[in-house]
Amino acid sequence: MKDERETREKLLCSAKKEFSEKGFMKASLRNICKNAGVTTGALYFFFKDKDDLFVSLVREPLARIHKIMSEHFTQERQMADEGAFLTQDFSDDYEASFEVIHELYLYREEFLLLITKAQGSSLENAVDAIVEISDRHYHTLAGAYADRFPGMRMEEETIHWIAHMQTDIFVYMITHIETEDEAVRYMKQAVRYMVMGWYGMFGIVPNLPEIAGEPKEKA
Amino acid sequence: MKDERETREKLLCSAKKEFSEKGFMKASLRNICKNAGVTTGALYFFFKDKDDLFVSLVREPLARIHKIMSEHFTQERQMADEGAFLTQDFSDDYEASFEVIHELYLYREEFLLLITKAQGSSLENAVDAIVEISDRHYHTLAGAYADRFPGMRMEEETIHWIAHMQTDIFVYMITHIETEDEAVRYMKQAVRYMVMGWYGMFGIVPNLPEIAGEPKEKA
Amino acid sequence: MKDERETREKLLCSAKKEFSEKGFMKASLRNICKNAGVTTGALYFFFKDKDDLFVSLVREPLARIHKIMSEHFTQERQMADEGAFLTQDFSDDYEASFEVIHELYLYREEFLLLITKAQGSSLENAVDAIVEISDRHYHTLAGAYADRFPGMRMEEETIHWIAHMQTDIFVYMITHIETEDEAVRYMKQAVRYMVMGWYGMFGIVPNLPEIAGEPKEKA
Amino acid sequence: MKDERETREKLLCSAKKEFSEKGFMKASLRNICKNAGVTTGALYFFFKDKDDLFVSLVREPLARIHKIMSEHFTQERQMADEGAFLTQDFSDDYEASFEVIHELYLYREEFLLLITKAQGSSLENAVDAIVEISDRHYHTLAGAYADRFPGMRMEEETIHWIAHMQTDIFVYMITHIETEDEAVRYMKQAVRYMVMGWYGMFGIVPNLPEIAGEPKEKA
DNA sequence: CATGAATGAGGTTTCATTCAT
DNA sequence: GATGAATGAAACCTCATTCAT
Repeated sequence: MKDERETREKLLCSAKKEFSEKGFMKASLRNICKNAGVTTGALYFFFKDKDDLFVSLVREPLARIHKIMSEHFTQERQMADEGAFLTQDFSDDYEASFEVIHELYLYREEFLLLITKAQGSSLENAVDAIVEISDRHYHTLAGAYADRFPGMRMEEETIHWIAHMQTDIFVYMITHIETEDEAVRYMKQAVRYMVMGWYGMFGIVPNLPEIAGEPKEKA
Repeated sequence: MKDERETREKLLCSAKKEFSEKGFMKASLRNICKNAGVTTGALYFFFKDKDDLFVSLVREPLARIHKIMSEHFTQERQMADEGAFLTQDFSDDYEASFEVIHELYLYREEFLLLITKAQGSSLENAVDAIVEISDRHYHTLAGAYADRFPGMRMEEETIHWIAHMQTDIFVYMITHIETEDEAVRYMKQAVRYMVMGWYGMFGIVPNLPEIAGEPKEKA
Repeated sequence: MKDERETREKLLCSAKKEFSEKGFMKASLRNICKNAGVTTGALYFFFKDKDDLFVSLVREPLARIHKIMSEHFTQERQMADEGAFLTQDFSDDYEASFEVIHELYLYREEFLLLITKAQGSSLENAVDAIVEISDRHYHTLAGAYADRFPGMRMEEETIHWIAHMQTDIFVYMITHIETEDEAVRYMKQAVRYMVMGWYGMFGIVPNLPEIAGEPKEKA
Repeated sequence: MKDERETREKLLCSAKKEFSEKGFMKASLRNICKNAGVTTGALYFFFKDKDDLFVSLVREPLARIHKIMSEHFTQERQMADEGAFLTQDFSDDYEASFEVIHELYLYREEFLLLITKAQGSSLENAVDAIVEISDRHYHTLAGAYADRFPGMRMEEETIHWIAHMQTDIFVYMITHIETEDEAVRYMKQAVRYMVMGWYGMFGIVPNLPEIAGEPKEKA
């Protein structure tokens, strides 16, 4: 039937609006149903509870980010295992960034929901979870670096901080920059900033090339 | 009387606990009163409403941060007006940072409340407000720099980003680092990181000295 | 379903009792629900709030009075426009009175609520509103009379007073007289009294006929 | 001490304002105390409870009305006992009316409180009590008339109605007419109206004289 | 005289959720 | 699939009043 899909869709749409305006906790299911032109019972046919409704809005986009991160990290670790450490132009990092950005702006509303309106839901710590994933990755990666370049041993806290800052940069981006184009420009600067800061912490002054890397065209 | 002070204090203490555990919105005034061994009416003798109770917990510490920032910013602008731009060792910045850190760790519980548990209260945007203050300050300051060093003209968005990142560094610190001592060490690194990143954005490589500046002893 | 209607009805019944006993303000919704054998939530399914519950009890009867008044007044003004002023036997006035009385006694409990128990509700001035409607009508009507009989020009305050007294007569009736039959007898006297008083104010002594007019039989 | 009196007076003043604005029930003692610049405890030194505070505002003026009525009624009954029934010009009635009016306008604010804002207090039926007093008086008086003029026997309900209407006339006056002067003019009309109506009920057409009677000058 | 802290019951309302139909 | 009545707990808050000081 067409109606099934329509009802569910209407509920999701109405929910997105309500959650965006009031946040998870203050959002009223009654309101959501009313604005969707549907009764409360209908909502509970499609969704287990308030949390499930919220999660349904952001689950898929969030999963895609996790997937991109996972792939990028796996690749980075493989390269480290193979002894290939720093590419000259950070092109891989740029590329992964642009991919993430593209995804984030494709579902910007949903990510804004997740980042700024999730308090009270089961996903209220989704951003922290991402930080933790980064954290673990950089921990592993830093181990590989340290084996090879003993001078670059990093403290746990520093790794954690890096993971945090990196995530914050994306959070800042999505909450403050409206369009993907501007976001890409911003990210180029931010990466430059971070890399410089990064090397600065080891007293190294890199030969930072002209900023390279353009986002790939997406379908 | 002793009882007066005690009741109010007990309420504040109980409230701090409840807000910390559940956040502003989910916190229950009934619970707070019960745990304080007091009736609901008593609470409303001392506090106007739930929001007032929450605000009473963080008002004073927050005001002190605002004061320190205000003084530091005023001084910075005066120096810029007098033509003194960069001190060789960033000692002023360090000093101000340490002062802020000291305050933050003196009332760490309260600031954690303010930063992570205020959603739904009138102070839910207190951190944003601080960003905005920084933003306006750096905007003014950047104008002074640009007049003197035309190459250092910054875009509005960059200024906003700097203000944000700087604030985020403190937020990260207070939420992740337990003691003032560790925080000071962290801040030294972070300032180094930021300064490097900062200059990197203009293609300048400063002669960063050994990290200097120790926090002044507080009474 | 049967239950739907029953619950709403039980609530209205219980509410009528509670409002009658305690008045709008002192009435307790908790009590109303308890006596209706229903939870508080159920009340709020059927009624927006306390005021809506009260208004729901008297809205319909009140509207019917307004309708009867409106029709009677319209007719009176039409007759005045056509030059027909005083019918010999006041039969129209009697008839309208009896119609109003019938309605008032059909829903006597509700009108008692409205007149004596509405303080604090949105209908606390319902009687004043009726006075005002009468007031405007007699103002218009008096203008027509004055055009025709210059000696009968009335002051604004007199008109206002007439409107008030007329309303008070009905208020007195419904609050003091138990049955419609007695009310009809009372009204015949009252109308006679008022008409006499009325003419007395202009120094006219009418040939008041034997009291005529009997209430029409209602279906 | 001066302060004693002042505090009590300030409380009464503040209470009058609050009761006038919100009515007895909605009035808040807290508010009254706050506006009087006094604490709750102080109020309870001077007044037993909320009701006592309200009653204290209107007790004295109300007592004076009761006294005037009582004296007038006593005199009327004495005259009836002595066989003197109708004075030619109703001058006694006029005189008593003007006396009452004078009193009512001397404490108009208090009477407005009593008439329109007393719901919920022990004086919420003060007007009804006055009606009842009138009622009993006219009942007695009517008995005397009926003994003498058998045609003028009145029904209980008619007497009750007369008592009511007479009271309503004063209620209307005080709630709608601003000054004593206007009230006196109004009362002359109203008495004429009532007397005419009154005789009309018995089929008598009196020789109503030119309206006589002027209020006595009060100190 | 007056303070002001504290009581404790009660108020209306909102909410996510369930379930018989 | 969807309705909508009903639950029941809990929410914040206000109030008149009391009493030790």
